[in-house]
Amino acid sequence: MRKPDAAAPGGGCGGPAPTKLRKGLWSPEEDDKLRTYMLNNGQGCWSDVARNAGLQRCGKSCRLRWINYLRPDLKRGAFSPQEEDLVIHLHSLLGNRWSQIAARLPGRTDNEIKNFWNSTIKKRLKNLSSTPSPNTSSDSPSGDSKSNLFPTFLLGQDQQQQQNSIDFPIFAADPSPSVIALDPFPLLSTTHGIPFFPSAAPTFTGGVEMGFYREDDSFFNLPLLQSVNTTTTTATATAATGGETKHSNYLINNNPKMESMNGGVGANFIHEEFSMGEWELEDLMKDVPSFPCLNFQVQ
DNA sequence: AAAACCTTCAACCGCTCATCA
DNA sequence: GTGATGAGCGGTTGAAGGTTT
Repeated sequence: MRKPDAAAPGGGCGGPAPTKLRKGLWSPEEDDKLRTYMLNNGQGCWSDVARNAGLQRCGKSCRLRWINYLRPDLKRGAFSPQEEDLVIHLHSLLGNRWSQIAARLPGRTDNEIKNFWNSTIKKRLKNLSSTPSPNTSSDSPSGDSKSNLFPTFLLGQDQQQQQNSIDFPIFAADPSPSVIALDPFPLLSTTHGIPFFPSAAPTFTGGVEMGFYREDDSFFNLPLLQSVNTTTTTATATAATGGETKHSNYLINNNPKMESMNGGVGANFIHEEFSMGEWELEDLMKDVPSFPCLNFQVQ
């Protein structure tokens, strides 16, 4: 938070600043002006919004305030366990693409998710990686989702290996070396009665196919986010434009951005930092909004 | 009670990309 | 082709409030 700066010199938002522009925290009066203007006129050029609404703010600041705070469809308050799950899953898929993640979390902003990740989740990951055996019943006797989220979802490598004789190199986007995902949606599968069935097709070169059954019995395949043997890359699609090879759900070895990963794939893959490369994000994510139990309500 | 430390999160900054003249 | 401008994004900052010592 910044303290209100009523007479900050112009600038800081790029471009010329003909008049003094306020910086820092927004006052309730400013919020009122911006909200009223936006509701009456809708979004236009942000610098026009700032000017026409009578705000001594740069357009960039107005945009941020509207998107992160004043938008009527914003949810407020703590993240629900389902949202936490989804954030973690999406981050494993997308990395720090907060806007992409936010686009799939109704009522949440990229800034909010980013803050949530950097404060809450990162801390939890750090705790997990530094605690030898955190997944004890005494840690989370109540089944509170906030406390058991990672013990069920993300396990330290040692624990993971205890539970699985095979490697599970999936969702390994997070650079944290000791973190690996097992059940991407523990809450979906535990608190909502949706069984989670990793459909076992484990190979050391390709990992396993994972997913879960929706309530209508259709199986949702979680995108496979690890390097796979070229013999399994038939899912590769050739884009119409320029014959460029694009990737749907699978990586292929001829993706130069992934070659280094392929070299180290297998048992140690979970230590590799993941890059989305040039994937078709929409292909990758197309099923995400249809997750069950994500009928968020705007408060 | 007070100081020190920690956490949260609103807001800023700098950058990239798209559009337009 | 190029420069100006605006939108949007991710990283970072820093004040407020909470917690611990």
